[in-house]
Amino acid sequence: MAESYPNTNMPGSTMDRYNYSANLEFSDFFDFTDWTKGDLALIVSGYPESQNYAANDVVNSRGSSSYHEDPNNIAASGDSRSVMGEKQITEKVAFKTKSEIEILDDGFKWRKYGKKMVKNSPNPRNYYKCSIEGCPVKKRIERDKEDPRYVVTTYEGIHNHSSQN
DNA sequence: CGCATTTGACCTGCGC
DNA sequence: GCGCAGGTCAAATGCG
Ligand SMILES: [Zn+2]
Repeated sequence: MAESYPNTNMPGSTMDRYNYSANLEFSDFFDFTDWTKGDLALIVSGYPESQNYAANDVVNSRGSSSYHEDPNNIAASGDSRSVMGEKQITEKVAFKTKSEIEILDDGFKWRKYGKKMVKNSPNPRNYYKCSIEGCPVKKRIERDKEDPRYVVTTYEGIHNHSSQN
C-alpha cells in the first residue's frame, strides 16, 4: 500500500471526476509496450484482488465487478427465458491519461466497432473491441469534456489470451 | 485478398 | 406509451 490511492475511501464522491489528477506527465509514450504486456495485463487480470497497483502513469483506476443480472427470469408463458444464475462479471477499468491523441496503442489489437456522440459533451465516444477471437474485451475511449487534453480509456473484460500481437 | 475503419440504423433500458 | 441515451451490429469502402 505504498501507492497513495484512496480506493474506497473517497472523501467526497464529488471529486470522483478528476481532482487528484494534476501531476500527470506523459512526456513520452512511456514504455507502453512494457506496462501493457506486463503491468496492464496483470492489473486487469488480478484487479479484484489487488487494487493497489501503481498509478504513476494512470490517473484514475476504477474496478467494478458489474454483474448484469436478469431480474426477470419469469418464464411468463412459453417464453423460456435464459436460466440465468450465472452473474456476468465484467471487469471494468477506467484510465484517464493525458494525451492529445486517442490512438494510444496499448499493445493489443483493437477493432473499432462504433462511434457515438456523448450528450453533454462535444466529443465523440469510440468503441473498440479486441480483434482476437475469444476475447470479450471491449475498450471505450472518450475525450474529457472540460479537459480535451485528457483521454479516458475504459477497458471492459479480461483477455483470455496472453499474447496480443 | 484480408481486414480495419466508417457511418447509419437498430435495439434495449429507463424515465417521465 | 413515447422519448432519450447508450450501446451494438452490419454493409460498404479504403488500404496494406
Ligand atoms: Zn484480447
